[in-house]
Amino acid sequence: MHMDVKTLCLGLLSVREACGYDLKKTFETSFKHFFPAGYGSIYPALADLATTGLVICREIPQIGKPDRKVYQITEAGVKAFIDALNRTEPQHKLRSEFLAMIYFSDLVDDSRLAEVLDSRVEQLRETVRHIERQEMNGSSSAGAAFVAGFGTVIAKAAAEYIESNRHLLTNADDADKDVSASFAN
Amino acid sequence: MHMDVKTLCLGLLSVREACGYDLKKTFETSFKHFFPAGYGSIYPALADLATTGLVICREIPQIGKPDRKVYQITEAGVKAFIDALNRTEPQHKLRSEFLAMIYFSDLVDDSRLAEVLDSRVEQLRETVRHIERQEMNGSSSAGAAFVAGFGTVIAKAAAEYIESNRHLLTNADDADKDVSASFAN
DNA sequence: GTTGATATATATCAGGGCGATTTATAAACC
DNA sequence: GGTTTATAAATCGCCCTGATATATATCAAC
Repeated sequence: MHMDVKTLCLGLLSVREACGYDLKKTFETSFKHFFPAGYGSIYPALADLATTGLVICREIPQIGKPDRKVYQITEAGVKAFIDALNRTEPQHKLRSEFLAMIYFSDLVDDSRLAEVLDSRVEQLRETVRHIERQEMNGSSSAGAAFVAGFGTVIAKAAAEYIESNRHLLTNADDADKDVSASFAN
Repeated sequence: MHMDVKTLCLGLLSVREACGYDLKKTFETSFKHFFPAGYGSIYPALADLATTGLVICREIPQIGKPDRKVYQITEAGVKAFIDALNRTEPQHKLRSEFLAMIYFSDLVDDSRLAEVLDSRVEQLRETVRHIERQEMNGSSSAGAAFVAGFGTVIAKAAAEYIESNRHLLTNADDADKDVSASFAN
């Protein structure tokens, strides 16, 4: 068993019915920082859930827009979701090109390295803002609040670590700068 | 451009020549906590690097064991790797079934939830031990040390957050336990 | 002394996910 | 008037993951 995109769609549909587009927005607002998913995962997942009878699909024609395919969870779907929650050994996977690049940072020149570090810190700050904005809109469950708190704590810790330790990465070339800086005082 | 498994293999081969099996071990010891990779990624990556001339392959016959295919980086390979380091906007992606499950924790019973949280905390502690064990064997570059430090700091922060906030997730059913506990005193 | 586990080494395959792109239309903005 | 943003669906190639297969050798346990 896996907690894959299919299972998470099922979980969201257990809260309320939705179309693929709606689910994508929910992934963006609520899951972005720990479980991102795109249309390329969501639409096939919904099609699959429909063929296995865990959800049913109503096509609602609209004027000027594509038909809305509203997916509604079935009893079997609810059971399958509860089952997944109880039978899955949940994974937690990080795949960081950022850290991989830092690992080889002695082959990267300092200006470029500074850009990458600045950019990463800014992304982390943006993640914190994103979560806090989202939490302000209240009415989140205990689980949602826990996950949001986790996100902010980790993002802040990561940003702080980078800022506190980035000086360890600057190459010998920068010794010049430090020297001239101390002369300037 | 991506910092994918192929690029990381190239990076490791820029340090020293190796066969696929060796690279897998390096991924296990050094990259496990931020960029895991299996044989299913590594062997195809090496085959691809060889066909594009970024590495060359020598087949070394061995007695009683399969032939060792030792891959050696070429000049073009070194250039391609430096290029990748300088041209890639590095990503940093988390995919946490664990947090997804917590998000829906109101549908999980408390004993099961406790198991999942305990298990996650233990995994984080193990990650810290793994990194520290690895760092004890000294002689790591500035980049490697930075990445190791990052790993331990984040893992510790995550474990601490979980321990400090898990009480927020226990369902109302547990009120019984608390009450009986206070009566027992 | 044979069984079972671990290590060495390569390789493939199904299933899944990622990112980019396509197709339409309408509203809002500049 | 032209561009961007929003609504809505869907596909496609590439990559990755995890499992499995194939051999052989050693080493500990029973």
